[in-house]
Amino acid sequence: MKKDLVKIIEDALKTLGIETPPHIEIEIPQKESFGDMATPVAMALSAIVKKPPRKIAEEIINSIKDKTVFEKIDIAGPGFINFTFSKKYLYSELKNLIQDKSRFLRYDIGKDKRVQIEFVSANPTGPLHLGHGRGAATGAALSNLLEAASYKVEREFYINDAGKQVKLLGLSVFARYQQMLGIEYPFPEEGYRGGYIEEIANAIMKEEGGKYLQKGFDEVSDFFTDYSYKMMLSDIRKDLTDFNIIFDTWQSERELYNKGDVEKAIDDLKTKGFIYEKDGAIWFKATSFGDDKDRVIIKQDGEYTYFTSDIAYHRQKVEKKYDELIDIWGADHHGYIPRVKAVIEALGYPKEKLKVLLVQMVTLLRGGKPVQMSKRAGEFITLREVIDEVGADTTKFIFLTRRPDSHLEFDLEAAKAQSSENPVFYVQYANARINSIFTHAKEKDINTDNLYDTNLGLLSSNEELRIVRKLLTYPMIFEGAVNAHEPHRITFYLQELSGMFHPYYNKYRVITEESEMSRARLALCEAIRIVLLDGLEILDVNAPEKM
RNA sequence: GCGCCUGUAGCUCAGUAGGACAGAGCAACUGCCUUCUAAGCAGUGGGUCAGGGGUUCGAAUCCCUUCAGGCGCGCCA
Repeated sequence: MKKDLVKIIEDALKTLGIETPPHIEIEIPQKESFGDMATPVAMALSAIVKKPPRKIAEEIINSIKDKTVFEKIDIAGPGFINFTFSKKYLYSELKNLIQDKSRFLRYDIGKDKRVQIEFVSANPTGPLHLGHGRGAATGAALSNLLEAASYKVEREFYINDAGKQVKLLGLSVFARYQQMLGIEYPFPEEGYRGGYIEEIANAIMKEEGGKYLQKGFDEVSDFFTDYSYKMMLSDIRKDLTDFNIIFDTWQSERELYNKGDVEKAIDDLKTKGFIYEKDGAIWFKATSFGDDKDRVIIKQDGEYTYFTSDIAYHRQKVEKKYDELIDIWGADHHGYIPRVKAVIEALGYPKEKLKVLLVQMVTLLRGGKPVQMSKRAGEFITLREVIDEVGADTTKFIFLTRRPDSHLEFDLEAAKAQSSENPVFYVQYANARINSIFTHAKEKDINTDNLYDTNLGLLSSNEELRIVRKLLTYPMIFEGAVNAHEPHRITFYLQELSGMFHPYYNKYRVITEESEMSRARLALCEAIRIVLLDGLEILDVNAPEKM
């Protein structure tokens, strides 16, 4: 629909001899009385052509050769051109939608470009919390969205299984283990204190018994560390699976060390001249690429920093020939962006190659009061607990009805209390009702095949035409969401579409004695279902047939 | 002190590359189930878009500034 219109306007401008602007803006007017689509292009051109906007608008309209797809074209306000499509055009577009949804629903925006999206990447030192859930929902939806727009998407989870934190996890488990055997082993100051530490210690006890009693941690640290983080990681995988989030690749940080990638990365930067020594440490010259400080990559004690393996990690990403790299991080890591981008530039790639999408913090509330969470004391609500309490679909939908950069207040009580009036159910319910209509149609022996081949012209009520128009704007919403990397636009659209279906359902009966009318309305329902299912699939939200 | 994000209806949030009288859901109040699922529908009220300047034909949207909240400024990860 939009493509057709853009073409028409371009042609008109060509006839007028006006140079076509790079982006012809088409918008869906807020008011339905302003027509189906509008363009402010005449106003934008006013300064260039040096004519009043309304005059230009008039000329554009006069230069449109074929006006049959329009019912009317108006000039409004300061110089908007408002287009109202003819019913005939709307019906033919609706028919296309039902007949060939795969072609109609979306544009080939990605053109098979390769994109890697890295998200969640939680340290395997504890269970996933709500913030990870938000990153997971956002990353999965963005991946699906881009994939639907014919990008080749790879979803990656980066496992921080090297370094101090996992070792500390191992030590925490070791300490609990010793304590369980009655030894007064000092618990590490910064250790992990959650209940899951005991669970791991228990698991070890069950499998290995007390054979590590009285051993020094140094002797058994590899065993405890590996056992602990692997168990954590498998919990994380399970949580993600239950949250319906799938990853294509799991990249291990250890592997980067073991394969020598970290050293290679350092050598590479050294050759390029961005490495130097100072105060007994080795530094990367991040300031040469806009970071405020140079960054240590090998400490005085000879250990690498977290950043060092991240250099290797991003080097590997950049060299894998993706057309686009997207990292989804919690907003608390925003200060980290300049140094990673500095690495990319230092390696000789444009820093635009990497896009970092920040997902803002989630505040967990219960009945309007903040839930105290202290990582230190091991008191925090996990993603699993939230899913168990309010459901995966509801949780995801709440995440996806917000912009990623808005701070999110997640109220457990509200999410639960609203469960019967929650927006996600509203959308799912629309789909369930449509399924129910189709079941009913079968009982009445109404043919539900080839619904595109019906007299769609019978869909002439205001409600029906509004729905048709809404359906036809879906590709535009989709395109906007893809380009902006904003899956939440789909969420809002689905709510609006459902908000048109339910009143319609209430006012009109689809299955009646008039079989031709019944089939026309079934066709409309089918179109709504197609779009709802498409949107829900992108959001990774289930669409139950019955509710 | 510096940097990033946010401030829109009582609450939670949208507002599409500045555009047409500011939107939705919840909550509140009033009605609607012998007819395809009432997790639904119909109706009512509710806003100096944090404050102040500026740019523009036009600003919730861009710039400056003040205030408020969150987050970050390690040889931690």
